[in-house]
Amino acid sequence: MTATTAPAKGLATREHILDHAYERARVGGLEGLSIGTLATDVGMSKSGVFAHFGSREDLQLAVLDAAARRFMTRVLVPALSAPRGLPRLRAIVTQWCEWGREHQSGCVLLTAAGEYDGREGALHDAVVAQQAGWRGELEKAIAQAVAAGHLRADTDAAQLAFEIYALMLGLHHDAGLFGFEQASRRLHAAFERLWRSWQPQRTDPCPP
Amino acid sequence: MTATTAPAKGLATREHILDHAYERARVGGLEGLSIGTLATDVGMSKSGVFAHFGSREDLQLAVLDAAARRFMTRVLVPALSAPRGLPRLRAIVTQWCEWGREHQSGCVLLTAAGEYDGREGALHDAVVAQQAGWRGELEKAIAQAVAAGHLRADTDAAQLAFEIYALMLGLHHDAGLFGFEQASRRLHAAFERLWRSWQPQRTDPCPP
DNA sequence: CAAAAGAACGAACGGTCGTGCTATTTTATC
DNA sequence: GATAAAATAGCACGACCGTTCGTTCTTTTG
Repeated sequence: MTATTAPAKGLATREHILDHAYERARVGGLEGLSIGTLATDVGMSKSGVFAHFGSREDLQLAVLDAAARRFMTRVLVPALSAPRGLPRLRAIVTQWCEWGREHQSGCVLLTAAGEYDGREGALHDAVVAQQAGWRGELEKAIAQAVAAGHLRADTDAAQLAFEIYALMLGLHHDAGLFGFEQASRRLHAAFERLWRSWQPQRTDPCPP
Repeated sequence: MTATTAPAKGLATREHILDHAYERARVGGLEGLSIGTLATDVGMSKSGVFAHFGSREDLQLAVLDAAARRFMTRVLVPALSAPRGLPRLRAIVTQWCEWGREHQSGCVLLTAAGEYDGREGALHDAVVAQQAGWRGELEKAIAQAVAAGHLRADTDAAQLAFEIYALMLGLHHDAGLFGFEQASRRLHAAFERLWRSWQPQRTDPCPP
């Protein structure tokens, strides 16, 4: 009870269940998650799995949270080792694209956004919070790039974040339907154009 | 049997069922469609509804097809009255945006793309065909704008179509999560920048 | 070692699912 | 109006759903 060292052996299986649930949710979405099939996956009984979460909705929330943590660990954290400003922003995009490559079969966060955007409830709120949080991180990185003089001083951070996010949605969409490689090429071409149109000043034309 | 005039009274109810199914699918997706709840909606028995389609998958295919027809009627057809080239392309975007406003609670085509992009089967194939078809229409309109000299001669139609589509995905995403008006403003700002960066020649800088 | 706590099982519940059957009613044709 | 055909209802089925409950096995604690 004093929680001396690490008695929680059951927490490990909970994590193990979440691993399988995450993989299932990538393909079928959070709405497609079923405790029965999940129990078969991990080799447990339905009630055994159920006991770890208390309800299906809590399971879905746990999977969503796990997905968000994985995303941050895989995309944001590595990018933080790049210097502030445009390099870090580009690193974020690069890592994000890698995330997309590893999640061609479906991304839980994006699927969830589509599943709960029109509804209301705990899932909806969690999705909105997660998306707003990530958008905030994007805008922060953009603001730093503006402050460092890597982007035009009049840059609308929210606007640029929207456009970046839209391109990543395009990547995911096209990758799922027409193949990742083609989509990836289009994405990079679009970003090249995007960075150019937000760069601080035209250096090439008409030197006075 | 010779199909003289129009004996099919049952076709009308089939269309009536599809209307309700379409509305349901907007919120819950094609995967969330259930024959039981649909039957309650239209005030019929489950088996009565079922008989019109023969299987749930055929119902889903019918709804997908109905959605595609509505989209074309609502977006492409009105835009065809605009003159070829950039005006028509911009009309497409405008109508598409209106479509987005009317489908904030969810668009069947986009939801279906997310639901079946990783799987395989008749639904997947139908979604891919629908998406590829629409992308083709976009590229055709772009090619006409290039031919008319409204866009740069070296324009990659597929690339521009990708970027347009990505922005519309951004609109749908943000509209569902953060509200349509804000998303719409961001979309228009993005398009303004987009058209400018693809316009045929720089008219303003450094006249020789 | 004994006792308390935690983890997992197995069976069962009420529901809903899609899908077949067989009647019954409605519609169209002669 | 009689008759054939189409449309719909009613019922039942097996399967799966999330959830609850009581029991058993394992682990930790005193």
